[in-house]
Amino acid sequence: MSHVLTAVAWPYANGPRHIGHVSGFGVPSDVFSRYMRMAGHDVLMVSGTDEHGTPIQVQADAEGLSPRELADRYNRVIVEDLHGLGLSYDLFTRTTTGNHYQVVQDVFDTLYRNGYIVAKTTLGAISPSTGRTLPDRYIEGTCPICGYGSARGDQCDNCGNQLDPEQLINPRSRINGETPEFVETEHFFLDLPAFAEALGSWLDTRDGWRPNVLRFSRNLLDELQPRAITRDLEWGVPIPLEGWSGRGDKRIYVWFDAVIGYLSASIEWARRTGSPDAWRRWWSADGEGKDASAYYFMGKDNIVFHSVIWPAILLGYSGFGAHDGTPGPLGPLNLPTEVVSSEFLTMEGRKFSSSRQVVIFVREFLARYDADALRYFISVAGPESQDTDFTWAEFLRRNNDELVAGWGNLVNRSISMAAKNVGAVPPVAEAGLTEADRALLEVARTGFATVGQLIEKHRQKHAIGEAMKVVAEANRYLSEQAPWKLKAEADRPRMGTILHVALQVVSDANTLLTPFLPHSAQKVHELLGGTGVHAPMPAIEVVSDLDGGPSYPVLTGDYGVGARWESVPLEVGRELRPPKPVFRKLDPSIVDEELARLGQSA
RNA sequence: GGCGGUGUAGCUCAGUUGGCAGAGCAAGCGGCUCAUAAUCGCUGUGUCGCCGGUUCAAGUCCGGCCACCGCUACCA
Repeated sequence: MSHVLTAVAWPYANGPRHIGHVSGFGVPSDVFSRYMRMAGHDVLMVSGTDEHGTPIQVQADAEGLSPRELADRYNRVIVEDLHGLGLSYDLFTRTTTGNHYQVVQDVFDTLYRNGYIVAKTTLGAISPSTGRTLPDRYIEGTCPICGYGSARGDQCDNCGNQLDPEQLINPRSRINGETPEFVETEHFFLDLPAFAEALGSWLDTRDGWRPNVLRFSRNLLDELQPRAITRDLEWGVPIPLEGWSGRGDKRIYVWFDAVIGYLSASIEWARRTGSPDAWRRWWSADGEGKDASAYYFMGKDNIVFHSVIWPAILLGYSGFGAHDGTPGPLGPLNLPTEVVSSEFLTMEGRKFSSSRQVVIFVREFLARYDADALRYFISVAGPESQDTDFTWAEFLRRNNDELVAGWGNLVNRSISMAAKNVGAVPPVAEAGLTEADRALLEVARTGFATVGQLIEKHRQKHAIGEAMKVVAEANRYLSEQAPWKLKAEADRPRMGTILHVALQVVSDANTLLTPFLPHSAQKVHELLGGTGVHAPMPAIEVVSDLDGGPSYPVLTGDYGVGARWESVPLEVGRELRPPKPVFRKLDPSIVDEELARLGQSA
């Protein structure tokens, strides 16, 4: 047993999340965590909503709300969505807690003391009406190179050249159309070049990463520049330095604070459990967390923050880097073991786009379909190593022909037959097991090692495929053994043996599928006469801020209960009743209905 | 422009150290009837994007090209 941190990307609280989002960070991180717990590891799975930054400020302004009010709204929506999917966070919190502010400020302060954060004066665009930083991508104008009229401040989409916003002809704000002002402004920069060497040697020790993630990360090291980590904005964590903390117009940049959330959420979790130092078992590089591992799950757009910037922050905090230094109050901290990045899901061949309605939000999806139907699709056809396309026709097919017809039907036929003919889990007859019986049981038992290793290597598509192979073998076994032909009195012991074997394999396959399909796994467990919790579920709890702020909802749960990653012999004689179908077959008409809901613009 | 990815059976995709091209679905034929008309067996199909190179042997390595996609770090 070991300590495993599952660090899940923080969804940005400027709107509801769609199924593309959860296919990247959500379902894979939960499958991994559930499996690791079942295999006996001590897992801490944390995340929360990311609530600072310009986009939330801008959107709040547009809706006449305070940023906090907007964040409150979407924090709740996102918490409910993730709850609906059954994602087993030990703590899903948010970045607007007192605890988070303290940890962020400690990290900033320590990096500053160690010389990794330096102040510089730069020319930056601000909005004259608000005085806030206008990010490059919020500025558009005419490209000085090709004359394209809607070039963005950082790059021209037409000719592809990289630009500086002050080069644009007739620059204007995309927020309100006003002309941005370019002024000298003082900001703090993270000295990334000071970590280039340390990051390089760390990446050299990494193996098992998806090759594109590792290669991409290494390439980034060649061009490291100091990176601004503060903004002209009033929505964010205040800068904890004398002369700065009281200022209303400068804040820590959202990305700097968001990645620190992994640490602050772990600390918040520990404080809430009543042993405030418990987080050290996953984080302390020199103490009890020395042998822990940490897996970070996200979409590919977030790689740079997790494989370069966050490790740099951790190194600087721990006193490693070109300027050395001494660790902050929390002590030296563990770097990521692995950055597990997924690719993107597309929607009917197009990019997800909320504004163009090329989208299905998690909430909408869960209102019409089961969580496990989505979890199955994402697990079996998700963007694990390349972009993949979600189509409603494919969703229908995967659900009806694989999940329902393959697995659902195996559960149903096995339990129905046993319930009707025996009414209980039958014993193995005196004649014992045949070759075929043993072979099938062996396939199921071997599955635990195969599927488990694949999940540990983040090859979840392959893993669920192997689990479904066990299902296919069991269906074939039943067809070959044809227990329904053995109703004569003399044949009944053999029929009992076959059903016993089939039910045992259903139970084993159910365990193999539990990390992927926890909701239905619980139901199948109960159909087999099992009691108690098989697959634990998260709960939403409203908690008070530990440091005096307003209360908020978190996602948490007790995951110490539930099935282990092993074959459990079925208890002979346990009563069985005729089952109701666990999985819903979908009507083909849903394809046209859903397509009609999508926006038609390209 | 730079970096990265993808291009394999009608469809969706596997092919992790180079060794006679795979799975699922769809299609056709047959079996079974316990099961949500579910299931089981059998049957085909591929210039592995294009060109060239290394090798006894390349989908797999190297070079070039074409197409599509993503990122390009102040959108998160």
